[in-house]
Amino acid sequence: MPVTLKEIARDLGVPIVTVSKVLRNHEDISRKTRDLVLKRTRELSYRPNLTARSLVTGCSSLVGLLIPDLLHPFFAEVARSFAAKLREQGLYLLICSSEGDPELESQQLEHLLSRRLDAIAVASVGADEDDLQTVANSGTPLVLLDRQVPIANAHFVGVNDLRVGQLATEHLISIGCKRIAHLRGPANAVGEKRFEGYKRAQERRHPVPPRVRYRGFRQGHREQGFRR
Amino acid sequence: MPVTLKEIARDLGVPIVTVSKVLRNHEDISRKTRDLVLKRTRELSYRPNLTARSLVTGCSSLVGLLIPDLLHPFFAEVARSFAAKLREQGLYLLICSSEGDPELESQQLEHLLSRRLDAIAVASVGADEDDLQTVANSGTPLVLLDRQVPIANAHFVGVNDLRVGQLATEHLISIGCKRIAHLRGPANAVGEKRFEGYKRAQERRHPVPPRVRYRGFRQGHREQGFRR
DNA sequence: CTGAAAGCGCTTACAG
DNA sequence: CTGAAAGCGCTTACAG
Repeated sequence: MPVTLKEIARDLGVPIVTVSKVLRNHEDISRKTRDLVLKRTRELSYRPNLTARSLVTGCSSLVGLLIPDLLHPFFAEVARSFAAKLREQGLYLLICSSEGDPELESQQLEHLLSRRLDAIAVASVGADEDDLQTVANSGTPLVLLDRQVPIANAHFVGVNDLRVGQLATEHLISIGCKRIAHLRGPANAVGEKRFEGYKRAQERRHPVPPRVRYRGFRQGHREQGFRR
Repeated sequence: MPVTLKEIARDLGVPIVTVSKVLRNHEDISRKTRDLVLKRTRELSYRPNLTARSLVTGCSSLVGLLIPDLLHPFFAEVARSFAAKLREQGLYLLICSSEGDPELESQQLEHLLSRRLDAIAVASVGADEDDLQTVANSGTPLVLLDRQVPIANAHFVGVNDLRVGQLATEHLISIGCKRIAHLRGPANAVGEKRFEGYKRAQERRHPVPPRVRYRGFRQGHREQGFRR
């Protein structure tokens, strides 16, 4: 149903490749041919078939993003700014939510791999490390967001949680707080690092105060996987 | 880099089409060949190239969703449940956010069209009606979410706002409220309909009480476009 | 049940 | 500057 290069080429009596070149702003086309082609593509409101283009170029202009929950403001914010940055490069986001379900997460990663995406980003998930390694091995660039996992060949973008804990504690010290407690969430790397920062700041005080530490969530908490 | 049907076929000395059939559970393949193929695809952890499949079948298994803002809980909720329903059918969501920018919105729709999606859903946007009509004309099924616009050939899923206004008002009446006001948002169809419902419920009372109506947002409010 | 042929819509070399 | 050829990885008919 949609218009193809072939039809435009036939209409104009030129080879397909010429039309293709015009549309990708190739230099080596005469001004006359160029104008003719552009006119016709406009008349028919031609839209290149990105699927076909992907197949031959090997680039889908699509980046996968796997997050545990779209409704969680943190991940929604990540998705939003990620999409905005990618858009500047002509890339689009294929967002998958795992709903916190490890089984689903594996499936989604398999699916993303089948789509031959330009890259796959995985945000802070209780993702199976083998699954992540599979992605990294597939040749599709893998970016880990927020939660660092030891995967060969993966990139990482996240928060310096140690620094965060330290800054927060130093702030409290600077405004005159004396007895400072560390109230934390589940037992994951995020909490560990922030606690490290808390300790570091506390240990610089004279005399060093006792550590006070509370845990907000049980370790086995259902939502542990995607609470920061 | 990734494994292809061709390689598997070559390894096994069978034609490509046989491998393809096995993977799609075609009946007319001998048990022996079938097992051989499955074994080899597993060994190589073959993943079908969905781009290639899309090109030939004409189905991308991808549905576009255009929303004004991912961070708005209403649209995040829409995206989430939509994705969940689609997943049951083996469909995936390509989410685009227009950031409330009409220009960007046009571009995104053009892009979605180029991807030859199986369907495009547009949620409650100040979308240009011409753009929407373009989508509808393209042959890609169009679904309007939440906000109804008179587009030929478009489907619509949304809230019965008149009924909502009526139900809310009737509830207040039933618990004994006497003087009931209608406090509303911007001057769009949603508010109008709810006000209709409010009126309808009020007019059934004896004696009919006076209407009391407040507007929460100025008509020209920046966010009018995507506040319900 | 097996297999050779054609084609999806495009792009990448490479020859004139 | 123009154009014929090959191919991306797969599936759909259709002949044996």
